[in-house]
Amino acid sequence: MTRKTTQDRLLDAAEELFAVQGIAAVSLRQITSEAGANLAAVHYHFGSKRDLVLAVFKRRIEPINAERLRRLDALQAAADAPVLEDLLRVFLEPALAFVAEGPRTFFQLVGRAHAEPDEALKLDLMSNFGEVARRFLDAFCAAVPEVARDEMTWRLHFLVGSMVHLLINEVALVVISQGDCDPSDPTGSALERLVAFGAAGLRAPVPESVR
Amino acid sequence: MTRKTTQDRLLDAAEELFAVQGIAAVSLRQITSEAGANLAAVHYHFGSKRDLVLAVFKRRIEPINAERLRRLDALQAAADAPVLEDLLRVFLEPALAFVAEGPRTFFQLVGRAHAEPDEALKLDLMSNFGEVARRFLDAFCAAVPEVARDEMTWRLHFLVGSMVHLLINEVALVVISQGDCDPSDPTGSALERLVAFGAAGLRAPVPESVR
DNA sequence: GTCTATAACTAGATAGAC
DNA sequence: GTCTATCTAGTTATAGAC
Repeated sequence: MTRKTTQDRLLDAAEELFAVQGIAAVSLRQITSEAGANLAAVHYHFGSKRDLVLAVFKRRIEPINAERLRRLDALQAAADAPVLEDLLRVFLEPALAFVAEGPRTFFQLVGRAHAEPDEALKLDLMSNFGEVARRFLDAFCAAVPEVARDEMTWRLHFLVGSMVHLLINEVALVVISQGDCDPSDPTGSALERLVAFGAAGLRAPVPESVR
Repeated sequence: MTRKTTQDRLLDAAEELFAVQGIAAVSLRQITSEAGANLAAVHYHFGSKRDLVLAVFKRRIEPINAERLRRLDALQAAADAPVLEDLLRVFLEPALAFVAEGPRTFFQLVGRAHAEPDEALKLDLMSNFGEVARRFLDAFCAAVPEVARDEMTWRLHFLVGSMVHLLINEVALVVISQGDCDPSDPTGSALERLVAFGAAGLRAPVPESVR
């Protein structure tokens, strides 16, 4: 087994540290020290801290959106208009499942990235999400023909908000439940709970006031 | 008209800058310069940057939660079990309305705070949200008796996620809609859209798998 | 590719004059 | 309460040896 390259070790260390402490709070010294590399290695391999941040996101996000599309293809091959709940699982699971399997920390980081002030970073993050959003919007609209596409777009936005919040804010759930909910199993019950909540939300009758 | 105190000017400047650039990215020098105050004034009035941050949040959050409870009292005085949609408006509006009336930036900041790595700050932020959450959970459960309280707690969590996401991520909505949605009117149509989405989600049948 | 050394700068915090 | 001046410690980034 060959040892990981310096580049990979830097990406691993940065991902972990960014997730725990937030991007701005982590210094290159912490990253290189954690990765067992030299301070100058970041600039040699990535050019700057900002480019390292972009590389950290790119490495994970592309496979996940690819997985979403792959599963969506499979679902649509099996049935012309898949039911909404199945579509939601296909959309949410590649994200939530990763929390359990892979580096759990990365999804805290994705959540954090959504709140970053750096608009260019967010746009970059969503560079290949545009395709995913379009495909899923089409499928949601086919599954719920009573809801117009622009209304469905708002609802997808709300859904993404619920998902992101679930990924970062364990604390909030503990506080509002006063200890009754265990948020540490987001792959298990949380997925099904969010599917039920989201499906009902996407199917909701469109109110008069916004028609 | 008396001029605002240095304390207030510092709070105003910090709020604005934190909202636009993120908390970690703003220096005390920027804040004091914007407020027309001296660098040392922050330490004199607040003690440290962290204490200034806490003061910025405290000034706004307490009145909003108070308003939520005041309206909830009024609603419950008029009807024993108010309908879910009215409860949602009472919960969401004091937050969303502020975006239009008051300092619009503050709610970007609230959104950002939800993604902060500083757990102590988040707990402090939610110090008086516990009471609000309990009261609204009771009311939601009374309006939708089929859903158990712990399930309703998860759903309130999802709802808060949608609300927060709406407050910070205008960019995301523009990207996924490819320009079809105008996110710049969060008080108007967005409130009613989110009420419809959230009400349906809170009322969703509880799936077998989580019962 | 990896290292040391250091440049160039910025941060939060504080002492002490007024 | 407000100022200047400064301390200490941290940051990113780079030049140049190996």
